[in-house]
Amino acid sequence: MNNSRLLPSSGQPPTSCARVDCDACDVRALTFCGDLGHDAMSAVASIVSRIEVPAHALLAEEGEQSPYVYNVTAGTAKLYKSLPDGRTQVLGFLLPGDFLGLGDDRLGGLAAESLTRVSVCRFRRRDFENLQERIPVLGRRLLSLAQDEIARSREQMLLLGRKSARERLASFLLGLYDRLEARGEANDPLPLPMTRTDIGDYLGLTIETVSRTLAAFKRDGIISLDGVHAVRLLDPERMRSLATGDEADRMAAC
Amino acid sequence: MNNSRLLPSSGQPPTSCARVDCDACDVRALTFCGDLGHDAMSAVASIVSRIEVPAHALLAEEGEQSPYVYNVTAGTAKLYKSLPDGRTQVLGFLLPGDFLGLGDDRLGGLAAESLTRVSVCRFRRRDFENLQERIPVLGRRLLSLAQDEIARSREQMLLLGRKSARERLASFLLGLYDRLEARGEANDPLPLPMTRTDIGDYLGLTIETVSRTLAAFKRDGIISLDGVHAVRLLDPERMRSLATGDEADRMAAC
DNA sequence: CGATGCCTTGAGAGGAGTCAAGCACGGTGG
DNA sequence: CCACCGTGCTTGACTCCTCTCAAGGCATCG
Repeated sequence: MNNSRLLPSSGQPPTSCARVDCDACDVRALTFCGDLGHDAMSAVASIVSRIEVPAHALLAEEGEQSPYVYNVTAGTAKLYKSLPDGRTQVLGFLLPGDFLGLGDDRLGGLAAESLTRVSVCRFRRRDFENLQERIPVLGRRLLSLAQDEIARSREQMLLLGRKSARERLASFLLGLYDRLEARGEANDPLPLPMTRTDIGDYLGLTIETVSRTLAAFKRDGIISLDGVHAVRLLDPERMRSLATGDEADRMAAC
Repeated sequence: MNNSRLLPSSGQPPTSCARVDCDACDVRALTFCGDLGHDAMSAVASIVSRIEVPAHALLAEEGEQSPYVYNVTAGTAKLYKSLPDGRTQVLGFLLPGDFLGLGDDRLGGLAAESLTRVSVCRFRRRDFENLQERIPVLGRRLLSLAQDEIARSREQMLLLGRKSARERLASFLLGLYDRLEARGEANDPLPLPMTRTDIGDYLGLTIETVSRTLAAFKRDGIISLDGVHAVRLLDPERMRSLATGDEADRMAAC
């Protein structure tokens, strides 16, 4: 991580995204306002700026409250939180369409770092909040997004509290697979832009356990590795039952 | 758990909470509309009914979408989620003021069970959603509550992914202590209405580890037990550093 | 080609899980 | 009033999954 700071003012002058230009923005930028209608969209477009972020840049730091809110339009980033002694927990990976910084004026803000080159739409927090008041439907959309996030967090708590290493890895791979599928992005050779360390920190495991477990999946013929940063799920359904512990590891032990 | 079903229609006829009566409801019922103003409050009051729930009753079941939304006004309940083989993760304990069921028309709904006698304000989900549209400030309040929940979930993910058993227990006790403090409820002999199993399922530990760790805390003079369902934190600050791993267990090992 | 960073693999240790008694409390019924 | 359960909590002995420590492989990059 070169940790080139990105915030609050990037080296690159933000490319303004003019109102009429809105459709020129990557369409995914607007999934969160999707069918909100033309007025809402142009209002959103009027306060947004587009920014390109290099890989391994800090988008937000722990304990800091950023004056901006971001919506990722391309690339991948990680959200994380650490203990004083350095142990860290990755809270999630941001994919195109995801927001960053929405409610993070909360207890102990978190850090975010780009894993790849990332494109974001940036809003000044104040502007964005004003907009919510003027466009009620936008507020409702955000509430719905927040509830999705809560549902995902709960799933992850179940994983972290109760699943074995195999189940965690299987859940992780499938979750990524499904999220990319839902966004219409390529997932057949499943891209893994994050490092083994990131995966371990996301799943509450060590890097060695991640590596060993992936090796075991490969031995068992459940996945094949395309280099280090791409996996092929050879049997998604099998993987799905591994993830929930249904057909426990008995079969895998063979 | 006698699992007396509570939903969708309780045995007890819901006590209607008339508009003018709103102040008669337990004040905490209204913390979520707090300073929303008189109009909003009476609108809320007009669609609410008050219900008393016995201990160990199911308020919601996994995989079911309840037509109601609840706000707890007295007592404690647990929210949880299970794997097919029975392993369960407690996602949180609901205290007075907390909502139940807000976004739970989401992926794999969760179960909720009262731990003590509980009083709730019940809303029909549809009514509640209509209200949000009519009273924008209510929607904003809910968004803010959802963001609090997300922040708490993240803290819990860090706990589940990265903390030791001692740190988990310390975090749990302190978290409860602080939440009760914030609500102005008694927390000196800290009440623990949940069983050891519930605590274990919340912290991703077994019942034996919970028991042993509490015993160790007692030996170390960090807590004293008032029976099984009440604890006294003898040194909250010491506990606080235990919870984050600051002054690691080195001291405790002495 | 050495240096660096990331990943893999092995050997051994340890923290929490599992299995199994035993204890304490509260309820029930003779 | 007390013997008898049932349930939940504690404690001990042992196991095992994952972590820790350490070495080695394999790219990329100056």
